[in-house]
Amino acid sequence: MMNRTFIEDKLKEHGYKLTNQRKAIIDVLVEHQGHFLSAEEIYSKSKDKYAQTNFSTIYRNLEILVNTHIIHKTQIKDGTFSYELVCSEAHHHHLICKGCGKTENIDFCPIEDLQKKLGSKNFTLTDHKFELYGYCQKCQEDQ
Amino acid sequence: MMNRTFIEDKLKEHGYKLTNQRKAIIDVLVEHQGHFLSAEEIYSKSKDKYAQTNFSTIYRNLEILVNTHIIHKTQIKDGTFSYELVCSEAHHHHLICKGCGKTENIDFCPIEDLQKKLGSKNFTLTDHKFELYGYCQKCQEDQ
DNA sequence: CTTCGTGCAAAAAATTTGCATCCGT
DNA sequence: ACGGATGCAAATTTTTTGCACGAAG
Repeated sequence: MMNRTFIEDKLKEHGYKLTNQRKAIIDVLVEHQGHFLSAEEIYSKSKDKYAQTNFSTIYRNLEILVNTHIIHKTQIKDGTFSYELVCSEAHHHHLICKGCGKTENIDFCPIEDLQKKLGSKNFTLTDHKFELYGYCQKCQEDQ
Repeated sequence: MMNRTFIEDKLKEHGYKLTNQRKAIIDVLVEHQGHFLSAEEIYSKSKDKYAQTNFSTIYRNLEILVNTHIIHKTQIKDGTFSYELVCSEAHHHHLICKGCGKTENIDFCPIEDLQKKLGSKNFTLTDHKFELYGYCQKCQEDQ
C-alpha cells in the first residue's frame, strides 16, 4: 500500500503525466516512508535518481502531491516545510528532538478522545497536528 | 495574570529595557490574549499605539519574548508564524478554521494520556503542539 | 555615560511565477 | 500534435543582520 504503482496510478487518474522527474520524487518519498523530508532533501535525493531535476519542479510537484492527498505537509523545523507520505504506515505522530532534529514515530493519537469531548461543537474536523518536542537521550547527555 | 506589569517585570529581570516600542507590542499581545497574531498584525497594531515602530524591531522583540517564555510561536497558516501569550488563560489548544482562519480555544489536552503510554521512552518532552483543522459552521455552509 | 535598542537598508532563505521550450500520451 | 511539465531566471514573501544613531537606566 502506497507504493510507487499506487501513487502513479492515482496521479494518472487526476490527469497528470508521469515524467521522470515525477517518478524520481515519488521514489524518494516511498523509500523514506514514515519520515519527514524537507523540500531541499527531496530535491537532492531526487537528483541522485534523475539528475535533471529543478527546484521549481520539486515545489510544483509537492504541491500537486499535497492536493491529491498523497503526501502531507507540515512544519517541523522553523522556517521550512517537511513532507511525508500519507498513511505510509498506520496513522501516527512524531517525537521531534530539538537538539538533533531526529524524529521518531509514535502511534498514540488523541483524536478519538477529542471527538468525544467535542461532540456538540459545530466544527467539522478534517485534519490535525500533534507534535511532541523535546530532547532525545543523546542530546540530553550532551547538554 | 500575564498582564502588562507582569510581563514588563519579567523582561526587566532578564535585563531588558522598557522602550515604547516594546510596551506597544506587549499591549497588543495582552489585548489579544487567547488569539494568534501574525508578525504582520502585531506590527500594524503596534504602530497604532506607537507610530515609530519598525518591522525588524517587531521580529527582534518577538524573539526575545519567545526566549523568555512570554509568548508562544507556532505556524497556523502556511508560510507565516503566529504568536500568542503563553498561559494567557489555562493551557489550551486550538480549532483552526481552514476557511476563514478563525481560531477557537479548546481545553482538551492529550499530553497526560500520552505520557502514560510513553513512560519508558528515553525522550524528555519539553513542548507539544496539538492543532485541529477543519471548517467552522459558516464556512461549511458557504461551500 | 554606558549599554542596549532602534531604524534603515540590504541580505538571506524559502517558495512562487512567467515564459519559452520540451516531452508524454 | 496537443496540453501539460520543465528549466531558468527573476520576483515574492517572510525573516534576519550590520551598522550608525538614539534612548533607557
